[in-house]
Amino acid sequence: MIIAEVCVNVTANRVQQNFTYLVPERLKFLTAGWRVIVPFGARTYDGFVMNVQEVDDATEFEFVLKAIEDVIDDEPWFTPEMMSAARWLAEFYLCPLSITMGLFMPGRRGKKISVLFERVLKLVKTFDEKNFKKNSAQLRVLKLLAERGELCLSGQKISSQTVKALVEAGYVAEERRRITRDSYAKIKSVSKTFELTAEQIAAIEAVEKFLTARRFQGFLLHGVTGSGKTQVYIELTKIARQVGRRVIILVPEIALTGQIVMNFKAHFEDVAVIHSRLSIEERSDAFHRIRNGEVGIVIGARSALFTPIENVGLIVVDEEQDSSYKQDKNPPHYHARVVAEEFAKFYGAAIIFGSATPSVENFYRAQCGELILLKMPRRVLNNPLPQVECVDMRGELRAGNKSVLSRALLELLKKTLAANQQAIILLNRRGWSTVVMCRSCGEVAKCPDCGLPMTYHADGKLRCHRCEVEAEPPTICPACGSRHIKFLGTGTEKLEAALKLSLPNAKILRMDRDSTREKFGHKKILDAFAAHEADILFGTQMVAKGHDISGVTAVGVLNADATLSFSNFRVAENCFALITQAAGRAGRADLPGKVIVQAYNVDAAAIRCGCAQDYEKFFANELPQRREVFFPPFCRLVKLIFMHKDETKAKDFAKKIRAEFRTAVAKNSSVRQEIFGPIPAAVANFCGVYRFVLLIKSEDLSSVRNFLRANNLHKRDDVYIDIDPLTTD
DNA sequence: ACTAAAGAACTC
DNA sequence: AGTTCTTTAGTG
Repeated sequence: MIIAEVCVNVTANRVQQNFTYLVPERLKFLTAGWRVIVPFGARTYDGFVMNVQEVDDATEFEFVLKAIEDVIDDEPWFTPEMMSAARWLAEFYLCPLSITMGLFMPGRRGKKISVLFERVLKLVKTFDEKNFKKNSAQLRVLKLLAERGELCLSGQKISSQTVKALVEAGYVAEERRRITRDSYAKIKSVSKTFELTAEQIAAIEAVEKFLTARRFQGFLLHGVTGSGKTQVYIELTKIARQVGRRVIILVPEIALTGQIVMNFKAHFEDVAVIHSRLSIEERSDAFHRIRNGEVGIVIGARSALFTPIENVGLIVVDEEQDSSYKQDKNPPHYHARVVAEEFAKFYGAAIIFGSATPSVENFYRAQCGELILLKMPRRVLNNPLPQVECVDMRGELRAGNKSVLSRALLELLKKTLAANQQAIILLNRRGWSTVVMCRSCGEVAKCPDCGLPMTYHADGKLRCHRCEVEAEPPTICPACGSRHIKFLGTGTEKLEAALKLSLPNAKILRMDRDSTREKFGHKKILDAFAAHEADILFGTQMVAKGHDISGVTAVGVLNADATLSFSNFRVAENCFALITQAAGRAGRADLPGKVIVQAYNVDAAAIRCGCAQDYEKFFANELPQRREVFFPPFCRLVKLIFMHKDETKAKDFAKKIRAEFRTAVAKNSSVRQEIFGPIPAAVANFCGVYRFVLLIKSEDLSSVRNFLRANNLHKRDDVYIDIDPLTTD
């Protein structure tokens, strides 16, 4: 008899093993990779066949085998590569295989997704016009066919009788052809070809060797803003395609796919776009094209890693420092940077991490020789880097300027508008006021669910930016009854009002999460700005990312040091990166750029180095500090959050695990391993559930993983495991 | 002594 | 996850 190992698609941490099913006679064609329907307990689920084998009829099992009920698709869904990748992910991130297998499907549930067809007519026999004098409709179709070779029926106003008659008379053949839904199909290509710089050529040659040798190697492409990194990706993609291999291009955010797709479509036809905001149907069609080998280049956000692509020769991780590569919301909490590298090893592919402001982790690895460092310190066409000035906002206050705009920035904006050039202003907080506070007792309006201070919006509502909870702003303080409620801090909406007041004639465009809600909202705003329909584009960090608009000569960064007050070991790195990325939007074409950075703490290293746009100086300053406090890149982090309605239960269990770790792991280890906590999580109480954090720092991730597994922490629903977390609370 | 609620075990 | 069996807490 034939039996199958099936990974049942129940998303529960406790179910971490596969189940054995009988393969009925009518499904004996089943192989590993098929999606099936199986009975499981009292219900039926979708499941994934991981293995099929023939066993002796007399083989006995400890349980009564049930039979697989049906198949979902008409071919195996998972390739062997997808299955081994899913196995690796489940092992690395300690989560059920069903969840990592789910990454490789267009939707969470395994189900058949509708397929669209079109009816296409082809001319198969020559015709004589004289024979169709009475049948003008038929003649019209034949003439169209003679002209175009083939004809798609939809929208052509051709009756089915006409078609039927022509087919029966043997003039025309009809076929069904699958249509691909692709909202990026209409994107126009833009080709900006410059002569390659010496540095670009050097970078391309360095990677090319490994592409042709089909050997794994990691590269860090450290190129300043405007140094032409995309062109390097394109040239290397050409080489990879020439040697018959496929390419994956990752960008950190969905909104950045459009820009890079435009660039690539100028050189390549066989591009597919994958990200989570595509409809399931569209993603399914992209999967189909990739599976069929119609696609040589997959571009997209982190989920673009999880397609049926084969024979990959090059993976690009653009803006590799970006924290959006980390999946934070639902498990597996993977980091696309880590996963991409593992996949590259598997394929014997080259992987390029590209950035103007590399992650400290990867720059350190480049210093150690683990990654090959490729430097592009100059902009294309010898364009100069923008000139950056830092303004101390304490000085502005002393001089009596209470506006959010410093005098220097206002001056720069006026000059820019007078010269009919464009400006970008970055303020990384959306909404109107960032804090609503009682002036009598200091009470701050906080989210009832998670405790984060709520933001006041121009529509008169308080909103929590973490969980989207809405509330009415208080008129009297709920704590002390005072009427002195103040709206403090500046968000993009208040900035909008300030700009309208100071520059009444300027045409301005706001870009933040609120103004980009609709599909392609991003693109609409950027397109309008690129067409110079507005003078000033202002908003949250999305204004600083990835676009290339030649009319921009001025950039302002407001509250540049706002994030530095957070207690996160990465704040300096993120602050430096944001300033540098924002500054890099200025002066990308032939006009020179000017940048004003506004801050209170102007002496912070991240601000000084950011204004100097000096990455290596920043890195040289940051690295010893990381070594001192034993943080990445000197260790790996694992964050555990213990959740329970009972505060002491959560805390006590965490303490027990801490003690266990210290006796079982830290003491017997030859490398440095430490555990801290329990401390209340950043969201200390979410909807009535208390949350405590244990933080593990280790030079040996696999021993930590073994420890977690030995204690069955991965099978619990009240423990959240995060390998390589972004934050430590 | 009885019932409701929380926990644990199980699913091929 | 959803279901069922087992243990514990709560009640008068």
